[in-house]
Amino acid sequence: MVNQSQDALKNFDPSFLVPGQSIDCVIIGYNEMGLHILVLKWKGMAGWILPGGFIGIGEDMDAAAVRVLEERTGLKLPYLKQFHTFGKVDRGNFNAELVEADMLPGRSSPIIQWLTQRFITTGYLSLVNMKESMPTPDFLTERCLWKPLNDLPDLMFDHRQIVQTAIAEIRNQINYMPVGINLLPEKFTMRELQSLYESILERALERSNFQKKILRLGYLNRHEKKMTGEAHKAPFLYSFDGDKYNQLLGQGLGFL
Amino acid sequence: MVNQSQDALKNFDPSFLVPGQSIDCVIIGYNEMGLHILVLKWKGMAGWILPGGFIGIGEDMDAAAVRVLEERTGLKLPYLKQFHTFGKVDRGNFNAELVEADMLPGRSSPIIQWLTQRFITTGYLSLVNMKESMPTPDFLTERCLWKPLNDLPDLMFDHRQIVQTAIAEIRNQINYMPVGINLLPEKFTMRELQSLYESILERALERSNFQKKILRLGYLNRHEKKMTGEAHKAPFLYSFDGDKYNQLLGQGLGFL
DNA sequence: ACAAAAGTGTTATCCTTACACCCATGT
DNA sequence: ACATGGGTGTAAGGATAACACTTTTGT
Repeated sequence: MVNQSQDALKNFDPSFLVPGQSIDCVIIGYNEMGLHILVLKWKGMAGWILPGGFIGIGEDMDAAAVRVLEERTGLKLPYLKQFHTFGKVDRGNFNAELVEADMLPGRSSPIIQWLTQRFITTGYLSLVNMKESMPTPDFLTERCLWKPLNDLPDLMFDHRQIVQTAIAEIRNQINYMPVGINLLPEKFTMRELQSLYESILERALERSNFQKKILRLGYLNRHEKKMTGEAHKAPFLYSFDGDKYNQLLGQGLGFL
Repeated sequence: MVNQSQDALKNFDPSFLVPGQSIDCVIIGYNEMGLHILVLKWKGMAGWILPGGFIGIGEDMDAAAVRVLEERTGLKLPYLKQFHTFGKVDRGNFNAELVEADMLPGRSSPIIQWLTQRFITTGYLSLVNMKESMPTPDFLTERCLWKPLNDLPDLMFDHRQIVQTAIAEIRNQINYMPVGINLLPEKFTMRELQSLYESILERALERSNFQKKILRLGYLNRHEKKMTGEAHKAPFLYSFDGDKYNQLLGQGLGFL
């Protein structure tokens, strides 16, 4: 593992990459504990970062984002959307921290030369099913895992701001983004769908009105009841009617 | 003029610019004929382009956009907002067209070297008062002027798509963008404000309901009547109450 | 029987929409 | 007086929000 990593570092060849331009992915998952973000921890460094990468010569920027996402999660064809490009000079460079951390071989190595240039980064947000994802570290990272949005560790550079911008985007665009169909399992209860919306909007919704509104939109299929063994009425399970869902998504699933 | 231009071309020094990254501005104005876009025509070339530029080493990307806008319009502190980054490999390169047009000195000149690299461009949209703007060509451009959005000339590269993306953004975000206060003159009639909204939304709005809705929001000051000399009731002139307007803008000027 | 949560119903209120009506202006 | 467009009023319909009521489940 260490050898493999060292080899990768020595063999790092930036000559096929677009210089100065990176992408960072805010990969969002959801479970009963709330929204989660996929983060990486760099070897030998204190802070965590978002999964990111660079753009190949001859590679579309969007394709690079798809590639990064697949490499880190194993998921293909995810929901992925560019949301903002961060172009400040002082985004918190690699320079000081990386070199001081003595994590990488020699100041003059190609990878140090590469990493310490100024980067303009484009943020992508992705909505994925946490349980189907397979978080996978790359050669520079020690760990790769889901962290709750409400209890994120310290992130390096401006990555905290990138996350906040992504969350603001999803909140503003909630009626035009396929949050339910991407973040929930195949079958779910109405309560689970409501909790998802409440997690994103960060406010309580009225239960009975939520139920009626969603059902009136008509993109849910009702299935058998879910017998939880608890002492109350069993809720129905629902699934999305993909066609109707996507059709309605285009004109907005009016909410507030 | 020619000498000055040739000097500028010879003296072009890209060593203080961020390579591979450009910005393009969709500068939007409005008059009684509808929405307009500021476009440039390159010397010796058929197509028009959007005002754009590059980012200085040590210059924030947003600052570069402010600089470009001021250089082309003379306007300081405009409304300016990043809306999308275009990262396809094939955005329509300079390569073929520019060299064939024989517009620039020699294939190996610094400026040709610079222009024919792959660029990822970030689009900014700006809302300005057409009558206060002073369209100003730069050393590479022959003309710089306002063209009606409904009758744009052919644009080079992917600039048509950039404009369309910008217009889609303003249409989607109309309730959260200061369109009225930036696109209209100091004083205006209710009909003029309505026509502006109709131009952006590309659909008719009901006159009396528009009036009541706007007035209910309470950010307009009513002034004297505008006597046009026409044979009907004279409309009031209005102006924006900047404080209330900006305050309401934050939470959206609910429309549809 | 009881508690708890799911599902449905009811009501008041607000916003939108469509259209009617009067008002001011110049011919 | 008349045509024209500005300004205001009104009534129907739809959406929302708050809360009441009924149903189902396991103890």
